[in-house]
Amino acid sequence: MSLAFDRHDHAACRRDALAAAEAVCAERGERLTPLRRRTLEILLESHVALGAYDVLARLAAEGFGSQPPVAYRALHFLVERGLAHRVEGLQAFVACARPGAGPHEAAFVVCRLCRRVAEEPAGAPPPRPDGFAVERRVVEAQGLCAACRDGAGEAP
Amino acid sequence: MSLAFDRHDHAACRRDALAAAEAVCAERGERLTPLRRRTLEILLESHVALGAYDVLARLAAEGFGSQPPVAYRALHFLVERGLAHRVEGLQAFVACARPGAGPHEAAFVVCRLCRRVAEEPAGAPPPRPDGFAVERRVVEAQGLCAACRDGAGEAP
DNA sequence: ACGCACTTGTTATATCGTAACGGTCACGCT
DNA sequence: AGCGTGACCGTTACGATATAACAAGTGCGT
Ligand SMILES: [Zn+2]
Ligand SMILES: [Zn+2]
Ligand SMILES: [Zn+2]
Ligand SMILES: [Zn+2]
Repeated sequence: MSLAFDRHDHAACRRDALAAAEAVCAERGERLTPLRRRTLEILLESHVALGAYDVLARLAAEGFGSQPPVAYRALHFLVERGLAHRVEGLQAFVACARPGAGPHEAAFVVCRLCRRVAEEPAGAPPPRPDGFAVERRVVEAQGLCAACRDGAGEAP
Repeated sequence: MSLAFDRHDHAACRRDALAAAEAVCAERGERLTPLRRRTLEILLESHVALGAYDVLARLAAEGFGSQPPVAYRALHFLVERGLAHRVEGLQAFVACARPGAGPHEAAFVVCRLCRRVAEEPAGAPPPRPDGFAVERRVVEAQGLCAACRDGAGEAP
């Protein structure tokens, strides 16, 4: 079952993710400030990946700063703590769908049309190093979700 | 053995890749024009990933056009035919290290310092939700190569 | 010669991301 | 109270990556 493309209790997604965020920050003595919390809430509205400038526009409309670093800083904060992920293939950000795991890697299934992103537990450890120190993995499958193949670009 | 990080006969890399490019184009009735060929040769100078603007600067210095579409079009041509790959994690391009395979997917091991890229055969297909039509996979491992861990940023 | 597909070039603009600096506020210390 | 200090947030300014739209040249079959 992949949250992004199946019916599910999304209110629970939001609730759990926010609770996990509070927990992660508390545990590490860091602050989930209003800006950071609101940024996470915006990402959590759906499983659709948002560009940094989309997030920024939302933040600015709510009285936060209107310049790029405002959004990027909050997004980086979330990404570093595993509360959100950057989807390289879209140059966009999604809320983490498996909160409470601490910083972690994951594989993503990404619809290039509706930009919904399903997060799967990171697959098999990809390529073999050889004296190579792997720091980060990017595993993404891009394509069309069932809804976008049928109805051509459903609302997420 | 991964070409990018081990000693090897790189002249053979270049030679084979160019021969493969000729073959692929001939077979498909397409033209490996001077611009496209030179673009491939530039990528083939090493296993280092180059940004589109790096390639563009090289092309411009040799009398080709100096505007971004010149480089992007040639790069897209090569990527679509599997003669080069885009490394998402770097937003950059490398020549394909396994020419003669036709268009294909691959996994990459990428040094974030020297930007060398080793191409491995694509790993196991990642999991996907029901009804999802995968069109493209991105599998990359980023980190530091042996040389960059020791000597801090060797020349590629 | 003519039409046509393709290639290359241009201008202009969109999109994504960061460096650098200043202001504010909370907190701990003297 | 007065004073660092550090985290956070805001700004300006810029850099890097990518595409849209259009014009002009090339090669080729008819
Ligand atoms: Zn959900
Ligand atoms: Zn979709
Ligand atoms: Zn080589
Ligand atoms: Zn390296």
